[in-house]
Amino acid sequence: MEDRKVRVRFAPSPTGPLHIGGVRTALYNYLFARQHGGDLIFRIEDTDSTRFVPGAEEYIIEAFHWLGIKFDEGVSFGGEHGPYRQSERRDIYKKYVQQLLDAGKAYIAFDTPEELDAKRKEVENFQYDASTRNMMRNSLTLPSEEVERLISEGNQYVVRFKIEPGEDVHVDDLIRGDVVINSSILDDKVLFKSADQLPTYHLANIVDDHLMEVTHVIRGEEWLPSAPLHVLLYRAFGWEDTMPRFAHLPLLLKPVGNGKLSKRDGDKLGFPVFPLEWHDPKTGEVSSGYRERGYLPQAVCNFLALLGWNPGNDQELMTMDEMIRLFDLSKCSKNGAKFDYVKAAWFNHQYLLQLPDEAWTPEFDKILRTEGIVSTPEKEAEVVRMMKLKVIEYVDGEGNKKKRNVSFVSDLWPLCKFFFVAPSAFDKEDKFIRKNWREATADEMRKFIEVLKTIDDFSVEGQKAVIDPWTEESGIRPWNAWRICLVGAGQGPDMYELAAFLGKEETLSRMQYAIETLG
RNA sequence: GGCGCUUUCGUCUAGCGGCUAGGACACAUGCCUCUCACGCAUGGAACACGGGUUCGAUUCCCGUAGGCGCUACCA
Repeated sequence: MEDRKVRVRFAPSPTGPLHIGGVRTALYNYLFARQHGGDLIFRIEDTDSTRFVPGAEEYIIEAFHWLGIKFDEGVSFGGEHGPYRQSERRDIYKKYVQQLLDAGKAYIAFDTPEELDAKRKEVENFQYDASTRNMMRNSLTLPSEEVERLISEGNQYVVRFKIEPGEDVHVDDLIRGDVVINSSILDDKVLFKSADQLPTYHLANIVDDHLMEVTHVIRGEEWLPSAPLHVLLYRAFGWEDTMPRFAHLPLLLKPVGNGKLSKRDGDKLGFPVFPLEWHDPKTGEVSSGYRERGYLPQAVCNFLALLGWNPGNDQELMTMDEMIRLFDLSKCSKNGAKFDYVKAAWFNHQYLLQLPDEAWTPEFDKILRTEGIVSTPEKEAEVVRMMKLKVIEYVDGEGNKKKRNVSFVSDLWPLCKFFFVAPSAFDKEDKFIRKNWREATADEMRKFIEVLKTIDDFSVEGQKAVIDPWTEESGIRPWNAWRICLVGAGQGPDMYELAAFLGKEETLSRMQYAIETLG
């Protein structure tokens, strides 16, 4: 058992875009598999035919590709244990359901959903289990000829797991330790539906994990209550000796208020809850994605990894390789983590600053194109260089304007517009302009223009050689007013650099315009 | 309601019987400076509550309260 090769899986349902919590679960599985030199399997759990959403499967695959989470086998990746789409494994499940039926560990039930609903209304806290199954219409209460007849007449039925009551079932969880649940509180779970000839999650999950030789099940905490059921299922099949180890991860919670993270929270607070942008095929609704928002995949992985796990020291910035080396299920926290999207932005900021200039350029190029700016690669590279460490963004907070670091390349345009477009209007109420454009300023700028006109070499060095002595001599400190002329506000790079970028002609023309407009 | 999981600064967390309870995000202040930012420095800020166990509990046990999850012919 201990010498089995580590094999883990991520098995989403194709019911929509991949939730960010699912991404974290997949990431942990990936880190775990890599660390142990094992395999990561990608399985599609599409046993609920009514909830299938076209495009979801492709979306999920693309999302992992973007994130850099690689699978070793599974849907679209190949492998020896296929098929990896549960809807294509009907015959396999049927065989195992029959095995349980033959062993008397499961039974056939004919109660319709309507009958069950009625029962639930009639009896408070009704549960289909050892205490009630004798009152229901199933193969335990009906004569076998009657059962045969109902089936042959085409009546729909389900197969239920026959749970023996009164036993303490232990789940040895890698994160939570020994978890005990008494089998009496478990209901006789539906394992198979005749309507679509498909199993439910519980049965398919156990059969597939066994057949695919999965050694560790790392999944969300929402599965913890049904883990004892799964243990019982392994036992019923006689697979207890190769039963995977379980690890139930804490959930991702809303940033504010109570409850688990949902798509609504993202809409309300303005952050994505999906890795990629998603276009709902039914409603046409578009949900934003981390990729489109300007996040770097490494930043997303790094941030997500730390939501529920940490290496036990103060290190927060980690490459994927470092995370693979340091990851440890026993260091995962047990309680749910509120999703801190502000810190997510900080992570992205960190990765953005580390990024070489060339990597910024394609993104930046896109912005310029949408703004209709015609430029040259050299000029763009120059702007990226100047902007990289100097970007800020003013976003609307609740009520007041609030300053924030730029964390996304896509937010850059309002902050670097002046490189390409001359200021056309000046906000006289602006604090910076009020403070730095006084009565004497226009005259000073006129004098400054005369000085600039004498400069032939308009490079940074060339400007300094002339301007520095002049400021010394005249006592005029032109920079802030000059900034108003060229930028229109109190932001931007070093003035000499900016002037050099714009060139002598453009610099002088902007100054002329500002003097005329501001007076 | 029942069952299970969980509880350290506003948030993510370190801590695995004895610590001035550490870090990061956010916030505030200062420094740097031709602006904004970056960077650097400093600061405020937490062991849910009540019982035990112990020489000693943030740490172990039991309650209470709060939070979360499950309770489908969904996963």
